Amino acid sequence: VRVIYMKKKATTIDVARKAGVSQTTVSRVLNGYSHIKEETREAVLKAIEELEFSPNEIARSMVKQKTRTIGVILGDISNPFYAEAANIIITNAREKNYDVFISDTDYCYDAFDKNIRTMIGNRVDGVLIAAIYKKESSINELFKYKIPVMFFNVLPHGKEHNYIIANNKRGSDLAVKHLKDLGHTKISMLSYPSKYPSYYLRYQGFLESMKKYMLPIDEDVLFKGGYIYEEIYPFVKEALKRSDAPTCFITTTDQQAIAVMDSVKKLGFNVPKDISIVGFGNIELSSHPYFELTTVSIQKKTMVQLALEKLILLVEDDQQEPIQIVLEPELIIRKTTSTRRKKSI
Amino acid sequence: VRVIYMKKKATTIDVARKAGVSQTTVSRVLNGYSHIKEETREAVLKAIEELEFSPNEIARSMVKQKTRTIGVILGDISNPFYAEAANIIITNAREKNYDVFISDTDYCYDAFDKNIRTMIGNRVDGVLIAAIYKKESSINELFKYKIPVMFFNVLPHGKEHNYIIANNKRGSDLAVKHLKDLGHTKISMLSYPSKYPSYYLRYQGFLESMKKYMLPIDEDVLFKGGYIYEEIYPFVKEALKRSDAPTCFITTTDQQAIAVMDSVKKLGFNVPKDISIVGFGNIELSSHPYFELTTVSIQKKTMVQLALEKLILLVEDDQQEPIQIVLEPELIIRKTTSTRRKKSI
DNA sequence: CTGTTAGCGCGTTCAC
DNA sequence: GTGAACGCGCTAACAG
Repeated sequence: VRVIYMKKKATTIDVARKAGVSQTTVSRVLNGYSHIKEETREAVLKAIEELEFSPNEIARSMVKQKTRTIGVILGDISNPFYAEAANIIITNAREKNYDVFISDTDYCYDAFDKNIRTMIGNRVDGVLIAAIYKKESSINELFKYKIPVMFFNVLPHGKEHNYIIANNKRGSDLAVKHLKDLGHTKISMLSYPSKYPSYYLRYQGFLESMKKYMLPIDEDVLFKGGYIYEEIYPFVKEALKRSDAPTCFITTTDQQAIAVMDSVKKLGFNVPKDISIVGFGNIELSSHPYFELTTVSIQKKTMVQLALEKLILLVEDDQQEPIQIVLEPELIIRKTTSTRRKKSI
Repeated sequence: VRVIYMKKKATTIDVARKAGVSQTTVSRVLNGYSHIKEETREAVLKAIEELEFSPNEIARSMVKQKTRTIGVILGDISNPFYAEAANIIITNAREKNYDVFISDTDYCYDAFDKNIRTMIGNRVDGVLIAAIYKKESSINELFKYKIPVMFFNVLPHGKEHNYIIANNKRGSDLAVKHLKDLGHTKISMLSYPSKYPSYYLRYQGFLESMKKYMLPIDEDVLFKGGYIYEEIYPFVKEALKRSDAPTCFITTTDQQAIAVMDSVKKLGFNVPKDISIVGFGNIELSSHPYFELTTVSIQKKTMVQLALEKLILLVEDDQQEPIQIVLEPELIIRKTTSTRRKKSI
């Protein structure tokens, strides 16, 4: 194959020369300016075609001082929650003619910090954030530069932020009430309070609801950890060995619920006949025929779509009231919960 | 909260004025140029700090004619394969100081086309592609603009492309050989030839290996479809009803394998005692304690890392030979395969 | 070691 | 309707 040295990318000036007009006119055609004689417009269009001209968005961004790019900061894009969020954002942004600049922090503060700086450097028009860290200093950088920021799924400390989150406490309440209504009284909770503020709220909500319904909170069947099978199995085993074993489990995430289900089955119990399980999050996997998990949905799709939509509003109209939305969760009843069995296990 | 009108973002000129030097000097400090008097450097650094200056990457890209941005085109970022790929790319690119511009096509040609144009418009330095479509015209646009392109996991038609793919046929061979060595002779294949070229090759590889090992290919237990449980269950049911029922299944994707496993178990058989199953892809889920799937790994991580690395090479050194790498797959033996049981089912 | 000058490619006055 | 001139913020010659 011969190496063909291609001409450099054509510019508006090249197009102008070819069409025999000024560069300004080319720009006007490109931007759909109306008062142009039909024949000059056609000449310009023809030259654009022939030169394979593609407008340089970099230059355009520079002069317009707008990039039509939204930055998105996620925890870890290989986590299904964030991946689905990314998908929704990319699709919706494309419709509104915005580009999306995604970065994941891999739960590491340095990366988070670097991402923020990259976004500032690249002059994104706005930033969507779904992962925050204790040291939030670099978020302040965004505010310094007056870049609109919208949080979703996480609630930062300051009260003047824009955010869309789920009512996590209410979600736990739905789960507890559902189990109570099915006749369960001994409920085990798998919490994960240290991971994110939202997880902490699920835990808090659980405690509050248990009190509200006057159900006993048994510290011995309260798990505080992660979602790794190797941690969860021993906990479940111990819990079910007890004379006053729980008849059901509430978890902080669907991943935990799946691990619980696996453990329960491995220990020879039937779900939901012997043991009921309620997850939290309604990840895609939870509806898999293998699991059919009863779980609390946090309306992820609505949340993400709304977050993008509102951010674009902030970007395009700077004078806006802070946007603060709390979405109500919903209980998705599938096949892992049933009425409490009579005899204890 | 009072509305504070912030000064506009500082530029190198503002920094220069504040530090009492020329704008060029500021630029030199920014770029780590060496021959600068220590005290002027410090003065500049101080001014940068005080003005909260952040270099405008847009302007920098414009003059350097490089964006240090790699475009990535994926099928659907909420698919775990692509999500994991995205994660690897973002992480590795960050180390090399490149930004990543991700777009997913949602398997839709128009979106693919639009993504390519966006990438060209934004003047990415190179493009990584893991999803292609029959009408590839827009890929040619990239070539016109001399933008280096690296394919991974998919093999486009032209022979002069750069690509890194897995040896899919060899993967099927590993699966067939493994089952043959365990004593199986009646093997059912769940293919999905129409989806991607790589899936077609897995199917082809299966046929070739069966011939090579002189095993009978039974068209009646050859599934050609998707990975939806509702399609797979009836197939498995029919297959296992037969007098000469297969004793094992090979699938094109792990998702299919999981659906098969579920079906087999629902039909009252034990995996792997009664029926063996081999997946393809080694997605994260396949190692889940619930599944423990024996599967063919296509070395995704190596593939993705190498793709990025080689693309950056192409970007930074234009004169390069085409890069064409075929990775050898590996059989991951977990818990869904065992020796063929004696009595037929 | 540092400053001057000239663009990078485009949109935007302001004239005509 | 159209064009000339300017500037967005920065790097890259070329002087000194």
